[in-house]
Amino acid sequence: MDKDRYRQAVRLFSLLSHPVRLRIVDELRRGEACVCHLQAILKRPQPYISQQLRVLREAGVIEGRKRGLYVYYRLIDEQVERLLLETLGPAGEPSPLPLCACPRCHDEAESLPLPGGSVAAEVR
Amino acid sequence: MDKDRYRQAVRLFSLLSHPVRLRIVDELRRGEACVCHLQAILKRPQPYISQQLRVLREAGVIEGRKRGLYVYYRLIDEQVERLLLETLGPAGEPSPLPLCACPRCHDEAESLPLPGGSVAAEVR
DNA sequence: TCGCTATATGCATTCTAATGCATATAATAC
DNA sequence: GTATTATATGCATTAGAATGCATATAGCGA
Repeated sequence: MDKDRYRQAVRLFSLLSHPVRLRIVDELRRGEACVCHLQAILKRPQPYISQQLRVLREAGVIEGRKRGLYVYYRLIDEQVERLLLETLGPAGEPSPLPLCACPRCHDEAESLPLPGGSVAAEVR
Repeated sequence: MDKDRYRQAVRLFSLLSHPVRLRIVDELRRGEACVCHLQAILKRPQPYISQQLRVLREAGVIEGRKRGLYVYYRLIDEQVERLLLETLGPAGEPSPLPLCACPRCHDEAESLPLPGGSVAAEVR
């Protein structure tokens, strides 16, 4: 059906037509980020951030990876990435904020490659 | 200000996150079309179509050209064109509908190039 | 075990956009 | 002038998304 292409496009545009969600995906295309990080950047209450993350997660645009108490989200939709490139231009540098308390942001030791492969569950 | 880039993007995505508006711009990227044509394709009341056209017109995405009783709209925003290409793929053929009564659709004589350059006012 | 922290969920309320419809405007033909 | 047709506008109503907030869940450490 041709109608599905329209439906799909409308769904995508709707997701991105929201200021907070747009800023979230723009941040995530720069690299993984935990919820507290996004919270610090966007200066919104945590439940509010989590709700928008849920919308994006259920739409299959982002994915969360649990690591202890923290959940790290990342962008997994390549079409969204292209749409952001078209409208916002190339992705900027990831924003390291002192306001964020998570290990990744605080001590750079526990940084990216995650050495001792302990459990990392998907968020669903 | 960096915030303006976000605002601008949100505005664009909002315009396209509406099923009727999306179909209108998709139709218009295939070529000029009069209101009655869009009305025939989308099977919606004329005032409703005109309202959505106004939204798109005031956002600077489309432009209307008056020709007698009829108004022919066309897409003038290239970024929107690129976003449609990304999400919907290449533009299809213009849809000639027998349901539409305007001269352009009925008798092909009065077709595209518009010979005897009579007055054509912009719609604002 | 309990307490603390990060994140998630549920739900009520508030806004804004979508929709429907009556009517206005503009151009043509008579 | 009047009548007719295409399009536009204004406005009331409705629907759905956005927001706020109380509370639930999950993991860690003592």
